Amino acid sequence: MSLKLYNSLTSKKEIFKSISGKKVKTYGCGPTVYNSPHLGNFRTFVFYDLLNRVLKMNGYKTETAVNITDIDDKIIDKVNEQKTTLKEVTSKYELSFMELSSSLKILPNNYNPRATDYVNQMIEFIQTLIDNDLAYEMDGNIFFSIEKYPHYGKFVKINDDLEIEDIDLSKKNRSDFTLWKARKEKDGEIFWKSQWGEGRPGWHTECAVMIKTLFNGQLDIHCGGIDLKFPHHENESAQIEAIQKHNLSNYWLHAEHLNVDNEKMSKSLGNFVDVKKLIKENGSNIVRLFLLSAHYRTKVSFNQKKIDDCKKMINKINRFASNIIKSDEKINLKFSEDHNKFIDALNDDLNTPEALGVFFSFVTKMNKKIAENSFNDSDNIKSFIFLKLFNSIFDIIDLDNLQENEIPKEVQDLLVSRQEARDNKDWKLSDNLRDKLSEMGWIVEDSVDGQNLLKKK
RNA sequence: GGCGUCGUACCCAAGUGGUUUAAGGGAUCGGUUUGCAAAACCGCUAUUCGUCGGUUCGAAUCCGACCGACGCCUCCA
Repeated sequence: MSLKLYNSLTSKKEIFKSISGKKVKTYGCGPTVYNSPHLGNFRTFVFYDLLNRVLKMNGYKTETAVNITDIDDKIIDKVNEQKTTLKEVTSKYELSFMELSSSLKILPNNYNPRATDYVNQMIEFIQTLIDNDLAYEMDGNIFFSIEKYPHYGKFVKINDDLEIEDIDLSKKNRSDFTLWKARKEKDGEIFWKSQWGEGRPGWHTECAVMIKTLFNGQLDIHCGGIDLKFPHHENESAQIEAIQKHNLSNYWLHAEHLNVDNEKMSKSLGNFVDVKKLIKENGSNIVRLFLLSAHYRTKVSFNQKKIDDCKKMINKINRFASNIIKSDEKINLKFSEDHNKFIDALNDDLNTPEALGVFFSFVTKMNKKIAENSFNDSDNIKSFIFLKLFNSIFDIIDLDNLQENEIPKEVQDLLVSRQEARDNKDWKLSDNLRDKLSEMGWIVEDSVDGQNLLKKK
């Protein structure tokens, strides 16, 4: 099955066609670095990573960018509040974003452009818009004029019956948006010089110009959180498509929100979950699985019960994986029907819950064979391939250490003693030794074949 | 007010016209196995998909109304 993606431009699933062969260019709107990103933010960032991984699975060579918004009102507020510098604030939270991304196993992007590194290009770009009569100046601010751009409204139906009630006289049209903001007193030292005076670029222009510079204004896929669809993405594409002949992006993908108690998780509501803390308490694999266990276009509520459920799921996978012997990867890399079902699910608009279902059905099928003692070499290879395939997307199990080959001497000795106790039917000693091993971080289970040792994860 | 998304078992969550008398995970209960425990396996748990109508040979899936939740329209992943 070929890759299908839900395109916000058409509100339909479409077969993905790249602009040039096996190369795909993607851009995702990244964090505004005035604070550490919360779990809701990371739902979106993990979604970008999912897309990247699924594209790779389909043999595409991806060129990805996730920007760092380091010019923004909230950052300026923080700078004033803490009486510090812009760089001081932004570098701190940029680092936090990068560290958390990496601990959640988000594959590195090709670019993480910072708005501050593209201000000259932004000024140039805004001037081009003015020269083409698409933008106008008012009190040192530059606005994009939507009247001059007939295609405005690709994401949202615009109702134009409200202009009478609009008292804001600082711009011509209610929907005109800022390309350049004139310097205000509270901006302090945060400003850039331009032909229109001191000021700074507007958010929509930042993204547009970074895409223009890095990708020549042409993307295969543009992603973002659902809240950015309008007006951010509308404005971003309007200004750039007003002066270039081709689309800014052929596909636009939007991730739904993470809710807490039925409300959007946000910093302003104060209901956000601290990712760092959550990872520390549960491990990054569980957090990753939680974020991937619902489809990216559905609303998800956060609660501890779901995290606990994910923990159990991972335990189940790890237990299964501990039965699998690593195979030579070069032989027999053929996918069977089970593998293909998994791939098909992901190719159907990144349907991770369905893919998980396929994977767990396979696990149960193989566990049954193991229980019945009919699990053979071919099943092992199949399982190993599936684990590898599964991990290439979900990335939540440690495949390099399928078997614990380094068992400490102390643990080995205890196992020997326990076996002796068991041979003597000394159940009390056997149980004591089991408790002792448990305290040391090892789970021992008895089966017909003897003791099985598992390291606690 | 305008635009949009969603409502599936005890909880989570796929499915969006017939292969589904609804995947998968968690939970409960019962069973197999076991000295015990754990794990694993098997079985039970939605004749039903917010409600009411309509279209159709056939609908959870399409259409309409209503109820409920959420989001965007101002910064926001």
